[in-house]
Amino acid sequence: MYVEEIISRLKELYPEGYFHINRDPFYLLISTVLSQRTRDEVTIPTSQRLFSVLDTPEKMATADVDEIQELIKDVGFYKVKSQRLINISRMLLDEYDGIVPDDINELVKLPGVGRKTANCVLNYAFDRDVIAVDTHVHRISNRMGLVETETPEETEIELEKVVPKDMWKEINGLMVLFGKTICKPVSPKCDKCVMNDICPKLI
DNA sequence: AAAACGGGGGC
DNA sequence: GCCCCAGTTTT
Repeated sequence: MYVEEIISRLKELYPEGYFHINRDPFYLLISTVLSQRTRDEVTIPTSQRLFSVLDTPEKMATADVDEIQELIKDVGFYKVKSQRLINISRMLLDEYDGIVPDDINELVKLPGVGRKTANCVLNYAFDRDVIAVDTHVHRISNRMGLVETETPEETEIELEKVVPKDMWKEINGLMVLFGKTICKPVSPKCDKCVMNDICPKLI
């Protein structure tokens, strides 16, 4: 089947999958918020710097906005994100006993947490069968003809119909790696792509 | 549906 | 100097 062939080739290409420094739910939640619209060459060192000082909801909830701003000033939207990190931590303490919830409907109530971020936390921290759809997953799924959709939300729904459930949690990491290096938004490296005998863009 | 938020890195 | 980046919120 087409989708299984694509995933099989991606796994061969990236046998180690997507690298995560730390799968602790709180770390993953915060670092994923920091990663929004920001390259991970920037967010990984920034997340580590932040957590070297503030590594729990208790510490982050009572920190000064100015201190957090200074710690994360390299990532995009750092001012609004600084306040959101405090508000996320306060909400975790007030409503979830300081524990990151294992539930999409609760996660998206946190400020600055949308469906993509919530699904990444479920995917990587809780090992849940979800498909976290970012721009890479959205673009590649459409390019390769797995879906025909306009929005990431639509893509998530349609992918769930096409992809076997035991492959859901592999999709995100594999397509992000593929999308950053080969199947790029502009100037994709089709001449060096292992998909170029099955990709509808080239047939 | 579209605009706004935003510093850093690649070219 | 210009364009894009592991999105979310607001208008």
